Amino acid sequence: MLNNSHYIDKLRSSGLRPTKQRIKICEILFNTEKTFHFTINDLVKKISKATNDKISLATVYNTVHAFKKKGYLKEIPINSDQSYFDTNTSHHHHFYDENQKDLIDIDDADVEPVKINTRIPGKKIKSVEVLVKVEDTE
Amino acid sequence: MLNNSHYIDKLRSSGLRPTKQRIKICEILFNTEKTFHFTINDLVKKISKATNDKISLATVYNTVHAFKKKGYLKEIPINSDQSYFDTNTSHHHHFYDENQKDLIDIDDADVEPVKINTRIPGKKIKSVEVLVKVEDTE
DNA sequence: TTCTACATTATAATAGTTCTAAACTGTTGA
DNA sequence: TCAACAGTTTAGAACTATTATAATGTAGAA
Repeated sequence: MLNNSHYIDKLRSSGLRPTKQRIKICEILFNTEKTFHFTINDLVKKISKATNDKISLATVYNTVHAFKKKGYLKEIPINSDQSYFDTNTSHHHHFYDENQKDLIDIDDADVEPVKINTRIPGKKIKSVEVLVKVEDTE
Repeated sequence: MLNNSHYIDKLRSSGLRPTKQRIKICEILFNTEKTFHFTINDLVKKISKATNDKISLATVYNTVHAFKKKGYLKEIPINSDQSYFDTNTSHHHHFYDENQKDLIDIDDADVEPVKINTRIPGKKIKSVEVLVKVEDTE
């Protein structure tokens, strides 16, 4: 389990104890070639497919929040009844398909850098996120 | 009540019956010089300050959704436990102050038009929304 | 005025998320 | 190695925003 030891190091180095629940969630989130978007509910389903040892819902929430805080996940701002997370933490934006209720990455090369020519005194910009809502052409 | 007759026309012309609840909510949302952001909870508080006849929570939700559908309000995509609405329906973007949990309009003149150089086949762009998260400079 | 479709209402129901407090476990240091 | 402790997990309750329900009310048309 080379991958696991990698996750153990990753967790430990960021001050998170490498518990078996967190390692399992790392495997599910970060073992794939492609990054992806998910809701807590999606993740719970993936976990129950991937393992027989169930992980409690509270732990899934705790872990996702911990990973987000450490920068291993990003939350995508979108009006929805549930939160969407992204395993792609590099800078990029999203399409949101309102018919399919589907989020799609926009390659950062396809978006001209967004220039904001104003600032709020005493504040610094933390992130600039673009959400492009699309719908079916009729 | 010149203003009220204006709202009555507005509602009627968009196919919404001008009920006293809707007219009251129009007064609260659209009688001000400046546009503003609000949550349902904010609006409920404003209503109870402005009138003695209480409006039921369900009606507040129904009305806000109806107004949004008619284009009198915009919903702001942001990760929050509640939905934020904007009485400014013109094209513009937002700062979100993560310390103060406060939304601030960005004058559209201060944002270079966002160019998206890719499309999804069969879909057309409905909106492009930029959310600039800011935090205190330390 | 009367009728009908649309609105409002109180309340229940739902769903996502957070809280709680007890049990468990990784890590540290003797 | 092992005790002790702090961090973690857990089941389930609690919480909160929102939506559904079904009865009552009301605007507008005939």
